[in-house]
Amino acid sequence: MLSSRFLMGRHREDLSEIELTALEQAADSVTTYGAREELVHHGTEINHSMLLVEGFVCRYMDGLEGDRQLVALHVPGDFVDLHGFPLRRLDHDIASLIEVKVANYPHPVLSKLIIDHPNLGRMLWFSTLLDAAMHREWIFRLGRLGASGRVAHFFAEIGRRLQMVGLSDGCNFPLPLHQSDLAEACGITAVHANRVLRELRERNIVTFKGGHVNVTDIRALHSIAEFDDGYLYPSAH
Amino acid sequence: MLSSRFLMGRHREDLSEIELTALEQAADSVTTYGAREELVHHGTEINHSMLLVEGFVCRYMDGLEGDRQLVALHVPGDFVDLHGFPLRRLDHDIASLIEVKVANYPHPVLSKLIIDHPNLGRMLWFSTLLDAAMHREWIFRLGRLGASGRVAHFFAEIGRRLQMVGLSDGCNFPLPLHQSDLAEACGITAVHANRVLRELRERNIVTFKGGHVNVTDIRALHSIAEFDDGYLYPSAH
DNA sequence: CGTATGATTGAAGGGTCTCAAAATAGGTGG
DNA sequence: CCACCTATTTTGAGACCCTTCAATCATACG
Repeated sequence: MLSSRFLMGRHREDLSEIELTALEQAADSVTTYGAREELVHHGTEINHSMLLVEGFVCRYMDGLEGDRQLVALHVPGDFVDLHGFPLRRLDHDIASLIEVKVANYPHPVLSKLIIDHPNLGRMLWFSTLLDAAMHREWIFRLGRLGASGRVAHFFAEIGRRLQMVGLSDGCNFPLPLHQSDLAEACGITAVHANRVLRELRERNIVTFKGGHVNVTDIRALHSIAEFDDGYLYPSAH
Repeated sequence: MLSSRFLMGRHREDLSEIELTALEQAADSVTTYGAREELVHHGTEINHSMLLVEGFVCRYMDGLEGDRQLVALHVPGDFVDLHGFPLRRLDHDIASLIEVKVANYPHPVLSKLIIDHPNLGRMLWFSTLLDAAMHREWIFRLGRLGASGRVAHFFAEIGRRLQMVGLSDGCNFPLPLHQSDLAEACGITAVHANRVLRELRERNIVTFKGGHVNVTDIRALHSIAEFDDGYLYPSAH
């Protein structure tokens, strides 16, 4: 099922069988993209939105001197550009990190879906606000944490999110990024990201190698990241 | 009219007279808060959302050591916690900066409003995504710009937003913040914010004194801020 | 086996922070 | 209207974190 991970661990249970079926059937096609492909270019009008079924996708903005800032990272079950439905065009770019599979939801179909199923409409809205909540936490991370806190927080968040969709235990998970990507997510240089990773490794907190994260001391990780998963709005609390 | 500034300059023209009237009548009361009052505490379940009619409001998150990070600043015409409608509880705090007037929209009324007026519903959704777009730009600002760029960008954004709701020409506007608040918005210390303000003043770019911003060289301001207003989704482009 | 890409390390410089003090502004009571 | 008190702004000096630039090492791939 294409949408089986949508809102998994995030109040998916608030959706009825009828609504889940309607959502599943609203996808008109599935597309596969290769690694490091641009899925959406900023400014372009879009007429469909994509649900990530498999793989990892990131959103980013470019500065004047070729410097790049990641503003979001998406895991399976996330809509990557549902905000493009009300916004019509995006203010940033979207690209795949590895080979990905996405389900396409035409905007006219979404319009009808929302009118026919108001509660589903509100949950779609809710899912875009989860992105906003993560944006806020990223603002906090960049504004208040040092380099190691930022990296630790990033790992903690992705681990928890993968756990919510059943793809990790929260400590062991794939993360197909280069160190330079991690740096672009954390607002630091690639060189310093490397030094931070060494520090975290030597303190036996977390290792990141070959696109795979292994958390060995999650208490310490959460502590230096000042991490609390409340902003992810998990179902249980 | 309470909602006369809602989406002003941001495709408000996509709303019909009927929809505008319905929105205006959905407010069940108006509340006045004093300066520096907490309007919403994170974690609390909320059952209404507030449209800012007059004054300035900020949203923020607190770190472990009493350090605070602003994640949003609101001007008249903004819903300050419409995201609380789908989210039910907030992940951050909201407080007034000066005396403010807000219009209250009970969530049950919003539910009905959206079912009766799907297009209005989509514009309400749209307005929460504008916040998300600003969040992303703040991430970029914190991740990629130095201290003076961050401060310049903050001034540029608020000026442009006040201009869109008819409260400024973009160069001259009230901004009731202390330098320490500005610092908390830009992820720097209050001491350094002071030095940055001196630098911007001495370069004849912008002055900030007594809660008032005066931009003297908007080209230079936008340049060092790498500012482009596209992410604010203005009506005209 | 050679080449390209990414990871790792070193050294030096710069931007921002911390700590501390002084100056200014705003508000209050005499 | 002045004197006082408090909050805020301003300035200085030193330390630290991170960046920059450069080189070396490891790894994957043709």
